Amino acid sequence: MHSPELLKGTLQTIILKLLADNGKMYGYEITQRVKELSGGMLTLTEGALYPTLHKLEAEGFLSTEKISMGKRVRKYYLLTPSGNNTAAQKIEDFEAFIITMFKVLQINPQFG
Amino acid sequence: MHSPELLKGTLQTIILKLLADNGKMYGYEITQRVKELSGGMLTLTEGALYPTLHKLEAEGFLSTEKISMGKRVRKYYLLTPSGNNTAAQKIEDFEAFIITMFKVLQINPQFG
DNA sequence: TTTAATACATTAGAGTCTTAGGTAATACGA
DNA sequence: TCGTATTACCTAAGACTCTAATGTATTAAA
Repeated sequence: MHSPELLKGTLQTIILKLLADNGKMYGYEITQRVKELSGGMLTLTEGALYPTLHKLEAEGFLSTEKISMGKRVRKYYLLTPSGNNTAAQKIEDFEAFIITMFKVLQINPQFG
Repeated sequence: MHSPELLKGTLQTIILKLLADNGKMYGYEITQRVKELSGGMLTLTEGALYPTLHKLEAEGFLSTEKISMGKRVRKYYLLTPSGNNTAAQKIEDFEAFIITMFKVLQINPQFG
């Protein structure tokens, strides 16, 4: 992003929503999907991604499955029931945040 | 806010836009205006506000005027020409950020 | 007269990121 | 086959931005 500081606080929301939509994904796959969906505007760094995945797992929002691909091991992440609720909540929070920001900045949403 | 971490990186944008709209404002006034515009959803803390104002001034985006109100001194902030450009740029960045986030989260904007 | 509101400010510490680095398997072109 | 890019995981140091707490002082209101 041009303004990487705006991204702060949105990483958990992005991860949880992608997993809610896709069932299960592994770390590298998440970085590629984000790049693709954003049209190259947004690139997740691994130094941010992996600690966040581990934190979400430690908090009980994600569980993992290790799948061997030949000699390489992929680590898939999937939402727990608690993670599912949190995903929905984070999206609501994000939408509320945007509405509030539009009010404060007094700009009216124009998309399309 | 419910999700204060979402606010990170937006404070400069908020300050610059308010000054662009209102000509000049002092710190406390900015906190009150934000509270009012957001319907109480967003409260700027002084520990964030004042260092940010000082930083924007040091970067040449803001200039100041001290006005005596009896024994008390108010410090008004106003945009420099450079600050004016930056304000416009920050708003553009914010809008681009939102559009990107909608793409990544695959939610379609519904307002009203 | 004492509490709330106005008005400025700083500091310690928390949280989230970037940058940089490390390891290793697999795919592909020259 | 040899080097490079890509795939795939990971950690650590440091930067940056915020919150919470604290400090000072004036003015308004109960």
